[in-house]
Amino acid sequence: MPTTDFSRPYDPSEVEPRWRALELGSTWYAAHDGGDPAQAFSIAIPPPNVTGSLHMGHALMLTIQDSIVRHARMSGRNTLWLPGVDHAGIATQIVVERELKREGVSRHDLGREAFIERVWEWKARSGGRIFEQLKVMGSSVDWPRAKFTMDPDMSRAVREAFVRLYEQGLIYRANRLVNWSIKAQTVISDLEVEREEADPSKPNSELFSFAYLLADGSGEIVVATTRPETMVGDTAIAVHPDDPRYKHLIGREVQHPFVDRRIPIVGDGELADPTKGTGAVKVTPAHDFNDYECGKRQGLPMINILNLDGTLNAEAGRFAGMDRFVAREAVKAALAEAGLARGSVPHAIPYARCQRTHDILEPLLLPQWYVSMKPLAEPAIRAVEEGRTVFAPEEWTKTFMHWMTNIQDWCISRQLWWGHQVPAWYCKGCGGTVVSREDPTACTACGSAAIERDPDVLDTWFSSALWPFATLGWPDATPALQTFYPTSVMETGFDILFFWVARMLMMGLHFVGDVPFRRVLLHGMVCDETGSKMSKVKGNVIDPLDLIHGATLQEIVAHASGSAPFDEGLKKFRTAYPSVSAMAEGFPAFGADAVRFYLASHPPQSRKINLHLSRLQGYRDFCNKIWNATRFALTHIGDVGPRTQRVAPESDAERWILSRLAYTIEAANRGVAEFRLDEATAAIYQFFWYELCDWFLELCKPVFEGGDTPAARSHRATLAHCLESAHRLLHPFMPHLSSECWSHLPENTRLAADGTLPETLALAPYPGASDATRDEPAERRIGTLQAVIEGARRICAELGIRAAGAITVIVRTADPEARAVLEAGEAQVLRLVRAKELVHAPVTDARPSGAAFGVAAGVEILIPIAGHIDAAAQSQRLATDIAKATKESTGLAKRLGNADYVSRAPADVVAKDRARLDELNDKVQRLQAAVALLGEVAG
RNA sequence: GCGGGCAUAACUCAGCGGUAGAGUGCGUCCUUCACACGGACGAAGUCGCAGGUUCAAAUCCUGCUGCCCGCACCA
Repeated sequence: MPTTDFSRPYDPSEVEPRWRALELGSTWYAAHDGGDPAQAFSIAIPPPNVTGSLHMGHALMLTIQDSIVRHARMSGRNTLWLPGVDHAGIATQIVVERELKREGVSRHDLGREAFIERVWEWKARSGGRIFEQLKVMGSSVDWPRAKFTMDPDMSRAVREAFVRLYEQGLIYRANRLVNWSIKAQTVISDLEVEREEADPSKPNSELFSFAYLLADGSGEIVVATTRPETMVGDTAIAVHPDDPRYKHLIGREVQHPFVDRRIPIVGDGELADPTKGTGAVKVTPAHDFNDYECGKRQGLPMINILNLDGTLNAEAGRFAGMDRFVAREAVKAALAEAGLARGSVPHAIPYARCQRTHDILEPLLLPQWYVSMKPLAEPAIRAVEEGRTVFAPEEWTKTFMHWMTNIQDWCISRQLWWGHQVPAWYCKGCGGTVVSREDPTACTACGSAAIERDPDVLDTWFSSALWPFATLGWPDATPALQTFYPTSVMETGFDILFFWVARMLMMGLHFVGDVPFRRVLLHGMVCDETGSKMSKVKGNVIDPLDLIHGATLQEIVAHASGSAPFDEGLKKFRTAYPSVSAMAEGFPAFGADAVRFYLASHPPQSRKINLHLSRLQGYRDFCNKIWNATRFALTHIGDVGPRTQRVAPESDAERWILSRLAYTIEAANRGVAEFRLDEATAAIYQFFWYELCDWFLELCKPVFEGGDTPAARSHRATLAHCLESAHRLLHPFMPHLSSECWSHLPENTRLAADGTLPETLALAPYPGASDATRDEPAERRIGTLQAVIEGARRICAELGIRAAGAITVIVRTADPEARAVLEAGEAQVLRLVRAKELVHAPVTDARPSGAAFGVAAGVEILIPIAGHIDAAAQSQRLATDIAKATKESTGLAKRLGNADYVSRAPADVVAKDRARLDELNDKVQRLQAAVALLGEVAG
């Protein structure tokens, strides 16, 4: 058993690493293949990039998943949380190329094979970082099953999937216009295109107009463009067929000024918009998506003018060899020189950029591999319609459906070296294509040995789409696949709903014949305090490890804004986190548990989680509270008997706390089941702090001080049980702290129902209905006790009565139950009000003058303070109380006076109102009597 | 342009038919023997605006206003 000096305050940096080490040396989180699949529970982790390091988004995802997973495990499910990383094609290649650049070589100097070897080397060296960081969060994954998308078995699955889809005609190669990233030197899919917002008030470009001369010299036609350099690839000018300005020109030709080409004027109602520009538009089918469609409609030639490096090719004539942006200026100058320029105006356009490199994409005509999506989408749509996969929050269903029904074919080939190489070979002999599970040595069609493999690799998302089943051994029908597929839950950020979730769903249905997951939980994005997305540019990035371990201001700012100067970074940081004024010393070590509890406390429908450090601090305080309450309780519960021998609770206080526990258990289980971790954590927080600590512990104190009585023994057993249950409730959210505290509890309290001692809290049963029962009468009686204590405290606070331990509290009530409660709880009342004596007086007695007065739960509370009473203050607070009660009772009376209400509203609602009205009237009457008495004294 | 979401206390957010809740913050008090990363008490909200449905609306419906996010946006 771990030991510690149990010092205060709670120090997560001492406890958490110790538990991490214990977990890693254990087999606690090992799932077993086989058994009843209905008892299995599994989540496939969304694999982070090997290149990545932990960010707040990961922390959120790990928190949610681990909480759900630990809850399932404690609930007796055969639980698998399978970890892994993906190879992140572009990102990884960029990282390694950057490293090579520092050594003065390029990947082309190295050659493909050596480069790939180099990436593996890099992966062996730095690829494990993200796993280490996962461990810091307390993630209870099954480490021996960890997968990497480039592992041999995973690669085999990818190849199998590709070949099958090809054989089924669902993968094909086509020469189409694609998005080319010059910086990344690869094609990307349409989903990876990032569109800048075009703000007309902030032009980011210019609209340049120039004239084409009609070939017969009879005039000119003016077109406008934001990309003048593309005019060397123009193969038509389109006008609207109904446009009176140009109608007559359709069918005629213009002479290209720079290349030897005549181009036609065509009528195209889809492309040309008479209200835009001059109404005439140049058509460059090989370099613009709209023009491409027009080109296909009109049967225009498609002339590629670009090299892959962004320079213009031979088709560009005198502009050949120039970079696209250099050529743009050159073309403009040349047009001006030729007298064809017709002016320019500032213009705002939505640049299409590469999501990863952010360079402006070039539409380019290139042969690529595609997956035909429509046939795959249909079963997925049906699965969601039929509820075989359910989204949470459910609003995402609509978004999902909208995208799925308008789905486009997926371009899956990438011009990279790092990744799964396309298993296609082209025959130089017959021109055929061989797609094969095994590397072929000859063309299957003509037998020629002159075959060459397609150099491209597959989109990383293609392998990710196979993740939930490939990680379980597919294409083999392994025991793991049979036990854990379909997985129970897919939990990830809503931003990759299309990239990943939709594609997994389609592939799972297609290859395994069932959905890959039963439920999908989509979480939001962690933002800074002001709601801005975290980015180094904004200087508002917070490294979760800094929150967990603590960090100096220098470290925080360095992580927030990268390489920016400290002062500048600090300024940005303070802007992003305005409430953090006392940040001069940096972050304290909040600990992983506090970070987790904080992240879990947000409802899933929040699209943004604004990082509020003060709230995080509140949860660190909560950790400290748990620690100290446990420490204190342990001094009293050291010798409790086994839970199975626990006698029935002796007092209302015990029945009350057990009832509250029962309610909390219900709320916690419901919260997890419904993916409302915010409700589960709130219920546990409420129970532990306000009910267990503020009330029950305090109610216990006078009992414990009375020596080893039967009452004390009973209270000790109840306290032990509640505390032990509370740690079990807490465990999915705060694994380290709860495990540590639980390990210190007496063995007897930790025994499972069958009498055995669980090896650790993570393997103990999650609290359920058998752990505590609701007790409404006890709740009502303790409610009375609390109301009287609070009423007395309020009188003292408001009248400034400070005589600690010296006051007498007189209570008067005609209600026998209330009287019994107060008699039984006398010691508690005295302690919690800090009074020296509690006197029960008959309601029929004349009220003593010179006593502070209040009414709570139908009980009159009198605190005699003759000679010290501040008549003005007393009278004022009585007046306030009367006003408050009268206002409420007037409203109630009015409503009860409404015949429609009384006849139509449910009887219990009306009865409740009547009772409340009676209580209020009674209260007002008593308060008024007190005012009268005050008047007598004053007069 | 199409679709979706959000507007509740100073801040961050719950509640989604029975006359407002939490955390933080704020004010007053407390060196009470688990915890000042604590305790007690308190102040604080026309629940975006305007209509409608209902005995009853922050909660359901319609419209408006203001933010946010997808998709499509070409010269």
